[in-house]
Amino acid sequence: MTDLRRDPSTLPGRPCSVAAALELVGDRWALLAVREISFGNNRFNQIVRNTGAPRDRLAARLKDLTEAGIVQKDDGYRLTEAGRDLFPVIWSLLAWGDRWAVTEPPVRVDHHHDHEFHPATVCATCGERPTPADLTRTMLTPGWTMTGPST
Amino acid sequence: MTDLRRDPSTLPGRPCSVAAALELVGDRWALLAVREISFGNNRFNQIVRNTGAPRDRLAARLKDLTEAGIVQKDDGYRLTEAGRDLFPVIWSLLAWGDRWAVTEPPVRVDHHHDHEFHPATVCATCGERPTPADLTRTMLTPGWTMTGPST
DNA sequence: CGGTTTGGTTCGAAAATCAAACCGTGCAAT
DNA sequence: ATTGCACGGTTTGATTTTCGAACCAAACCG
Repeated sequence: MTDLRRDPSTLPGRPCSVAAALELVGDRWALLAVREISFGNNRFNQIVRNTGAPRDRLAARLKDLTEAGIVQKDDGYRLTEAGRDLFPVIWSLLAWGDRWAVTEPPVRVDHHHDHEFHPATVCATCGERPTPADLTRTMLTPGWTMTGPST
Repeated sequence: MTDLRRDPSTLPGRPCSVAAALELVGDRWALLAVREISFGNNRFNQIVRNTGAPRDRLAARLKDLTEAGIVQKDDGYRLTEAGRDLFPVIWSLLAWGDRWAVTEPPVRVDHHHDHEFHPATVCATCGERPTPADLTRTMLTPGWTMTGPST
């Protein structure tokens, strides 16, 4: 497991943790593999079948995810802490997809204790759901502003 | 704007809104384009420069995003409601990336009212932050269980 | 021992991606 | 009227990546 964290200034375009995150998990199959492992499907053939990925692509992706410290392979594939920390990403994609990406009613329901689980993203400090108007953004990278490179 | 929502059963692998969502925004440049437009950078050349995407790829992606109803083009590119609804996805990627994908301290800080904004994903019903152990998942699709296709 | 499952790797064809050059339109100054 | 230039893409041709299918080795099962 090598540390693949990057200096954001080496990324193409704006230095940004979103871009850095997508370098690691922005591939077509990466998050689906994480989803399957989170379901307890930790065998290679299960992940192939349930994601629909080509075998060679999945083998390459699992190797990348392992090197990035998102997945570890002891007997079968398991999520590391970094991998489990992707759940909010997957939950928010699930909620968005339920609303905007599928025609059919949701095909999967999660339960939290005894009620249905639907994710909401809130401000960790005050607990409110932010609207874009409540948020102000500040770039801290020298040479970049919100509109682009200043040089 | 055509409706590109899909019947999840036509997807490769497990029918799932996460996979359906990734078909629309799982491309390498899509979420970065949405990020830039959310910053108010609504001109083609700005988005090219700030994402680092090749011009032809970005043109194709913006066309796809427009057809999917995530972006609209009046004078410049704007987010639709579906596009703004992607903010939780981008926020959770940002938080994950800050922690796991970059070496440097965060290069961007958002402020919510007068305090720093850090996203937290909670159960919309009870407000708690779920741990994976609190969650039980149920597949509703005939022919599929959590471990894979039943046939 | 033969047959099957598991976990990949290899192969060649097809498709996507890239950087760079190109193009047409509109506008502005000369 | 003409030149120059910025904007918003499109085209080009070389390179990479992806795909599905076939293949392979090791482990296990009877």
